[in-house]
Amino acid sequence: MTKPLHRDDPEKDPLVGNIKVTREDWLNVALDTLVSDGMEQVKVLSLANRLAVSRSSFYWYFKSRQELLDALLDQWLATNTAALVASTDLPAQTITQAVTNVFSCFLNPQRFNNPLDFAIRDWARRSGKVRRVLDTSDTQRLDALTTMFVRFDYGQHDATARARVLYYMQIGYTDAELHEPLEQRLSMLEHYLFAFTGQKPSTDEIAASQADMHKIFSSMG
Amino acid sequence: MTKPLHRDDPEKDPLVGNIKVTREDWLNVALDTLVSDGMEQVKVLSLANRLAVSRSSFYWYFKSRQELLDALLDQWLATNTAALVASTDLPAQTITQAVTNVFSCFLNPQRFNNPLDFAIRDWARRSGKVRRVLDTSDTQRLDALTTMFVRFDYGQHDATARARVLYYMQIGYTDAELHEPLEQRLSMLEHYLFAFTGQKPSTDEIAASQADMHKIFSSMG
DNA sequence: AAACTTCTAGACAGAACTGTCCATTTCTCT
DNA sequence: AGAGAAATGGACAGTTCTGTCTAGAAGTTT
Repeated sequence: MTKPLHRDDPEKDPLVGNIKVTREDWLNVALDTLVSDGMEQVKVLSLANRLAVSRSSFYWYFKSRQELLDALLDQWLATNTAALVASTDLPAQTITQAVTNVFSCFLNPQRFNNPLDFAIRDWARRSGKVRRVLDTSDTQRLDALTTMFVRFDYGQHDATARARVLYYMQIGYTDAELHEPLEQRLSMLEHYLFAFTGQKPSTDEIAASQADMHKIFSSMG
Repeated sequence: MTKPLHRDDPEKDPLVGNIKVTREDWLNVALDTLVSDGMEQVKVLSLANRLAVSRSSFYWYFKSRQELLDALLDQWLATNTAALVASTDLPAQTITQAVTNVFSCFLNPQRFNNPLDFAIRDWARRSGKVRRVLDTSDTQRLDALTTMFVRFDYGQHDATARARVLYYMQIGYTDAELHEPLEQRLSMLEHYLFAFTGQKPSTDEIAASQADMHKIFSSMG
């Protein structure tokens, strides 16, 4: 699991009384399980085991398993879409630079949580409610990308098509989990940029874009 | 479920003896469940209920649930990838026409089963074995698409980039389940083709491409 | 220190699932 | 007709999950 449990986090107030975990701890472990194993594997028993806490204590914090799942959906709703939309609005001189900004967002796990996005997509295939929430988000994201292309003087239809190609390509790429080395991926960048924008990127732009990607990856380790 | 049970299918020999269902029936219902509800929902009990047959009879045809799941994976392996690879090899005068051929394949449920592909992708996120099988298929598909672009004189890198944009875009598009009206989708075709090929399609090519799509949809209802 | 609040553990009931065993049905072969 | 083969059904054991109920532990308030 990524975040430390509350009881292990020196930043937070120490737990007093008979308290072993917090509601937030349950949520963190649940989110981690959702991402790695899918929504169906988010089980009260497994979470309790991972927290080394009795299963029945869960029901102090949540009415039911369903309430936990709803909370997870809310958490997703408040993060990924906002980050992506923000990235389409970042200052950029050229469309190539703007597209690079969006790339950076997708590549940076601290801004856009790709595995979580897929866990939600899986889930949406089995729940009408989640499907509707996801559809709304997809529409927001595509609208933001379309607006970005329009800002750089693409026609409405062309902008819509390019927004979709960019967005869906990103989903598909991540979905296929192609684990290619960074260097190889960077060497393809020029061609991706051309395919997305329809304009040959300048040498400067390619270099700047590659530097951007490099920065993200070196800051991760 | 799509296919009728053996006992309800007038095409097939009537079942003799004490037989109510065949191994194929179990597989069909399982595949249908896999597609609509995901691999975790493929349960012997549910399948038996849908077949209106005792659960224990399952174990006459399959050693275990795992054997059934393995069979489902094999079935997928023998269909989707083959159809897509074949579509990249269809005769075409121009790259636009070739890309249209690939589009047609993806759009035609009788050639490429999209929901099944996603069910497999979901599954691959939870099983290393399935992940490896899927990776092999993805590589085969991308190689075939790259070869197609190379055949139309794209450079190796450019061809690889365009193969990926086309393939991943298709995955992402289907994943997002954007249910737009056919007419609207066809009106975007021109822009998609341009984004994918980097070349403006001629009016004739657009018309031919649209006619192709129309044919597929009208043959479905 | 007694009462109260907040959280946790363990026991229980009930549901759903997998896999095994064996008796039974129905057709085929001799 | 009787033996054998090909499925099927029902009972059983074992596991894993959800959710409830209640007693108890560890602080806080009065």
